[in-house]
Amino acid sequence: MKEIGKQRGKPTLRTVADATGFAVTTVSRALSGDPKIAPATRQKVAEAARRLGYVPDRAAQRLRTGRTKVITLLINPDHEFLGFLSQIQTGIVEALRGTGYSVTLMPDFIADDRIAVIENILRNRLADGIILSRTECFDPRVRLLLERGFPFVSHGRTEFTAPHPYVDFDNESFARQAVQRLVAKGRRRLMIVLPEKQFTFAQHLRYGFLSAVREAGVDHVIAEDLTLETPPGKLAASLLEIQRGPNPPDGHICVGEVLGIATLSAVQDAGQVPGRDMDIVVKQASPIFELMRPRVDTIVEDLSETARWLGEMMLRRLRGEEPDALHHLIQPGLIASERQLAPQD
Amino acid sequence: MKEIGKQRGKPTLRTVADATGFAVTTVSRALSGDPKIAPATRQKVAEAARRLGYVPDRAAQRLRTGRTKVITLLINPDHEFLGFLSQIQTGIVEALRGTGYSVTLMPDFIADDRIAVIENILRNRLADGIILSRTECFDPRVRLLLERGFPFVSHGRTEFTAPHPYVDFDNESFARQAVQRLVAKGRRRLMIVLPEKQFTFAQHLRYGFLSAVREAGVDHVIAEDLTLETPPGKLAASLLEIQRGPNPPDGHICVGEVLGIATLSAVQDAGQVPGRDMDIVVKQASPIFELMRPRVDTIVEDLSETARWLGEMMLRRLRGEEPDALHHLIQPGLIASERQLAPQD
DNA sequence: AAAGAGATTTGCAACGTTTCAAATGCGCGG
DNA sequence: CCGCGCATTTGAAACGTTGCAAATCTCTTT
Repeated sequence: MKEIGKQRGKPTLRTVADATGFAVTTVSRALSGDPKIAPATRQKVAEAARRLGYVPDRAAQRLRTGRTKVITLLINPDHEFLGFLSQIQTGIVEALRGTGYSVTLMPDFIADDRIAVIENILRNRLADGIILSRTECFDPRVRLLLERGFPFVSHGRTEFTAPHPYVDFDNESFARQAVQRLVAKGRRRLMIVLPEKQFTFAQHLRYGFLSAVREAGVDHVIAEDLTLETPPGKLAASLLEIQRGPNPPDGHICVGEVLGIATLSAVQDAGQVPGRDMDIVVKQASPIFELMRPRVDTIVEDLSETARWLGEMMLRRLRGEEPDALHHLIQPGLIASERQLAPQD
Repeated sequence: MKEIGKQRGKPTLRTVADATGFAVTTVSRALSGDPKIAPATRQKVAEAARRLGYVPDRAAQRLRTGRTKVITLLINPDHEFLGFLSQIQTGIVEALRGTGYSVTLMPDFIADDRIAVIENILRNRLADGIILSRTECFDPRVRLLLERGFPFVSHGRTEFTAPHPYVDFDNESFARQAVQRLVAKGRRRLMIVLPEKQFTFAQHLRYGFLSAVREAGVDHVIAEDLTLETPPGKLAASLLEIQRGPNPPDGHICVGEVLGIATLSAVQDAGQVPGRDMDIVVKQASPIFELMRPRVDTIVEDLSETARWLGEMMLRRLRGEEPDALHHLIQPGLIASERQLAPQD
């Protein structure tokens, strides 16, 4: 009954080895499922490990193998959805459950040196993989990660020629559908506020919007001086001005919930009634729009599904799959948000 | 010019030692600011380390010292605020910036075995400290952590006699202020929906609400069969029923934004006009209520400040401060949300 | 019966750090 | 000039794991 362990004598490979009579190496390989180990041995070792409550020491494994069992999520507070982080993280954590991977957070604030954060992760080997969002067309973060050959998955596409794993929402299709819905309601002058143009999804939205309005032969407005990133208060004020001005749009496509609410308030402040004088389609990712009055048309972006894919892609990349196949496009509105929320009417 | 390093020959203590001519031990101590090392030496070592781009290896430090430099945040998807996780995390990450600590996420879903998650963190030494939220009066997680003497900070108080670090919002004061505002507007029958009663803040809210309505001598309703955790759709439906029923409340206190929106829609569906027929006070933590129409009265809970305190408390606890002093109560509404959002009227 | 082939198991070293105890150099009083 | 104490530096060991190469065992085969 010897105890040398420095704290609380917690079981180590050594402990299990002593208990079973095998060597430390054997125990290690038995537990890692090495086929060179006799089945009987593996059995015995597994039993002893369980009985003793042995759990491999993460720090030691990491030191030895260089693998951290950590995935870093770059987080950014500026998001067009209210529950963005919450849903994304919950989904990723779920996808990773049981794999031994854990998720760590790193800030990715635009004001900071975002490259430095990543350099730091690479240099210190702080993670085995990175998940990032708000992807730009020629995202410097993606460029760096591609150069270094470091595993990552982006939420959003880029325009680099080299393929890399990504999960994205089909914003082009979203914009088309939104236009079609408004046109079907008889709206003839549609407006959209786009994200800042360096973001890839701004291009997809613009393209989808423009081709759909042309196809439908309706008028359109793109507010070039407003973006999704404009502070909501200013957004609402500008929209109010537009709505009160000459020839205001009679259909709004809102690429996010905050913008949706801002638009709704601007329209109402301008004395118009949504659903009668004009219509709004909102990209929705949380249940709140189900509760809003007046009710507006929404198209769902399923962030939970997005996040599960992000986690899944990350795992597959870490397992060595080539990036070429690790793509997934989330389709708009396929998942009825009514699942989560019984509408009362 | 020897290179034994297994990957990319990244600099180690050994590298710096060879470069300066000192022993590894000396370099280690010089870098950690040990006073037994001659100032000149420290100088030289620091210079060389910087020049070579030396960064201590986390895994090795962790293996040797048992310290992980990691703080685990237990996350829970069920929250009464829309941007809860986002604000909390951003704040914590900010508070920890530059300290070398990183934040990892662990699920804390009610359906799961929440204790097992914590046991796992303790057993595997996965973190140096834990931050948890949605605290219950006799929270089993807190009980366990207290027993084991593991550093943690809770967002919310408990009713254990042993002191522990916490940051909390003054919900009692919030409830009182909300009542006072409604009473000042002439409302005489106030309703509140409380969180499930195992949560500590449910007690604070109840007490604040009850004592304030008694003081003011007005009527009150506590919906015993509804809670903050009720699915929003059902919440809205029940509220509609109440609002349409006999003797409906003419003042609502909404402890969260989703509930606020649900209440607003129920009231409107019942044909009443907020601000004229009745009034609503909402606990607000994101800018969205500034944009909502009709406008309702809000009292702000500053989650960013909360999070900065959580991070700060955690650091102080890890530095060895006693838990007795590590308390902070966030006061309602002190921070004008107008800072973030220019109102347009 | 010896040798060889295959199946298992094993000892040792190493990953990069910190800590302990011991060694070294230096100046100074005896 | 010797030895003592102080300031500074050092070597060795250890944290728990995995990979390599070698050792051992068990059967077959000749």
